[in-house]
Amino acid sequence: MNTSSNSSLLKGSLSVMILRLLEDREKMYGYEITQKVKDLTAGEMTITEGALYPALHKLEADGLLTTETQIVDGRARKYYSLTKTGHTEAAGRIAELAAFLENLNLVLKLKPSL
Amino acid sequence: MNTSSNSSLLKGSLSVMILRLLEDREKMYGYEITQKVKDLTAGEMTITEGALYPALHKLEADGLLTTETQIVDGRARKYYSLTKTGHTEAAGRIAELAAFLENLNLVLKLKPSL
DNA sequence: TTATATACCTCCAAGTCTTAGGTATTAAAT
DNA sequence: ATTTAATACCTAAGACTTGGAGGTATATAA
Repeated sequence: MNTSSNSSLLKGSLSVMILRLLEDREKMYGYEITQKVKDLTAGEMTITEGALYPALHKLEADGLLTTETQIVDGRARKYYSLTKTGHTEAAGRIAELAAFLENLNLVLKLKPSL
Repeated sequence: MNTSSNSSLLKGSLSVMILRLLEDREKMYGYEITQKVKDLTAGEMTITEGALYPALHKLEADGLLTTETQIVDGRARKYYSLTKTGHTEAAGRIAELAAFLENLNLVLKLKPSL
């Protein structure tokens, strides 16, 4: 993903974002996730498909997500939802990321005098 | 680096943290950086040496840092400081990270109804 | 008829990190 | 006297994530 125009910044946050979105929506397909992130960030963050699909497949392989394919308007959609384990893991990983971000801010917000 | 006990979360933030610390301190050595981060985060974030030194060397190779070795108490210390380019780049990368973090929060803070 | 949006996928290269190892000095503890 | 902990630097191998490029296919709009 990127911010405004450029490069990848934080590797490791994508899977947490996916889990977070699925906590609220309980059923989403890949393309929908890319659009949702774009919407939420006013187009500033883009989830590339080359990152998204491998991430989804890994989460599924790890037992955090299950899939269900539907045909809508002649196109196949693969819906992902959190498993029981997925719900538990999601909460843990989100908390972990939140804690990390707080610590990151402690380092970044540091002023000249401190 | 880690939060509390575990794994790496955000790859890519280390070099920005280094640049940020050097904006304020204008001269730091590797070991000092690990300790500073530990202090600032109450021991919750640990910069591993296997990540730190390659990161410092890359920043130096990219022309953002210069080095100066001193012997203190019989031990060699390699001090790093921002170059002119380093100062400019630091500001840019910090702003970029800040923007990314804001967007990340837009995704993560999302409530069930939104 | 062509381009755009929707919708999935894989592979490769690049980059970052963890783990584990190495060297060496000084100070504290046993 | 000797071992451990703290200080201080370093590298190499492997895992993992990501971006970019490419591929397939349908529906709709231009």
